[in-house]
Amino acid sequence: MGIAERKEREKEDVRRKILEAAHNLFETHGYQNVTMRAVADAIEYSPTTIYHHFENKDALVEALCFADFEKLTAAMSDQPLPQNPVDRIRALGRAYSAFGIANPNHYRFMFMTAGDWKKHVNEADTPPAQSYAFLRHAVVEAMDQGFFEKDDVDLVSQILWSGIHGVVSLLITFKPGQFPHVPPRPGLIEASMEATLRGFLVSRRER
Amino acid sequence: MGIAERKEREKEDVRRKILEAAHNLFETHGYQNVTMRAVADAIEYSPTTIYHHFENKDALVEALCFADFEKLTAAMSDQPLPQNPVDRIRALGRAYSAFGIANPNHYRFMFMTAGDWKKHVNEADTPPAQSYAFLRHAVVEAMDQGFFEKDDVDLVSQILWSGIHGVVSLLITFKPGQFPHVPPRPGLIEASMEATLRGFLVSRRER
DNA sequence: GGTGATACTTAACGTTGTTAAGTCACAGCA
DNA sequence: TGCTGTGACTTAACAACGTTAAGTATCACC
Repeated sequence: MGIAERKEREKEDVRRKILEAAHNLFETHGYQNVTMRAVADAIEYSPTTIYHHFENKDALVEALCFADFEKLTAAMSDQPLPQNPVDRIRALGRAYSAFGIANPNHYRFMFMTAGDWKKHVNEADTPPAQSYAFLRHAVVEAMDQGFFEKDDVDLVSQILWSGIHGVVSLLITFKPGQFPHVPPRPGLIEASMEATLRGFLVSRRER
Repeated sequence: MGIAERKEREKEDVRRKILEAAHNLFETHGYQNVTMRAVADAIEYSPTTIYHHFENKDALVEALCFADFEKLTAAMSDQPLPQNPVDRIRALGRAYSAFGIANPNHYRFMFMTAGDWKKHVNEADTPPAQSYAFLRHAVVEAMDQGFFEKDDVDLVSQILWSGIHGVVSLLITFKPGQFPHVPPRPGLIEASMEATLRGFLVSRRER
């Protein structure tokens, strides 16, 4: 039964080609400015072919983003993260923001665009829920080990997430010369993270 | 010369009608889902008429957002704001987030969409620069009066802004049931603001 | 050599933002 | 009063978009 497998492989190959071409095009031109025809041209297939592999444009971008997000969660869990939960939150934040800055158009679709596909985002095994779980786990430990004051775990996690998301999304939206009044200050990401963390740390007597 | 003025007034009237219809349509259906033809239908003119008043769709939405943003800055400066700079930052944050939650589609266009029109955003008299100036001024006072540690004023202002923006944009993007793992916690906006403020307050010995 | 499935293409549909060309009312001048 | 020009508005079209119905070609299998 090697034939069916070869066909399967060939089909998967086209699918991969589509994702690859779409990845490059979306990343350089942005989701809105890339047409299905352009993706089709890039892989030298007809536009209709894409619809045999993906339901529609949104489904294509969703697959693309989920694939890229899996890269992030993989990079997060592969490398040995700091044992200290607060340092781990820092490391997670840095990985998260680096991903956003490096893939602004994918980040925009994942976290800055309302979409029906987000309905499934809170199911435990989706990439976004997974990376949230990383953060949440670190927060739990930070509280258990006395670094953070005991509080609503999800509230604190959401505040930390929204803090870093705020910086990343502003940097993506406003190019350096377009910030109101003053360009983004160097070190904004780190400083924002530190400020938010300071607000939660229980050991405020030092310094 | 009353005739020319009447004509001027009539033209301004149509312009206002367009803005009004567009405001309602954009707000309920979102920027992407409202067509120029729909706006034209709503005011019972041909689509082409809109192009005699606005260069294109983006220019229309921009005018719309600037108008709404002026409402925000007006509401900010009209009401007597707290003298205490930290309380004033709280009040500004509340007004800002209330605006975003009440006008998600305009907020999205202003702060979550990259656009060439943002080139002019850092000129001093544009609405976004004005409202940033409000915040910045409060930060300056908070430092002068010893509430905040002395630091880079714009860095601190940008952190405060991005903090509240992070929460607002997440709430706009993810509907309550679509948050990863857990819906947004009640009081998230207030708690986020307080956490960030705590990170800057110099009087950390209390509590 | 015929048959059926499967991957892909051609050609079109309806919508979109936008614009060139034309119409029509009416103020201003003779 | 009748002509004329200006400017607001419309008609009709353009190219490009996402998407799909119908058709073609390839090839494993009987």
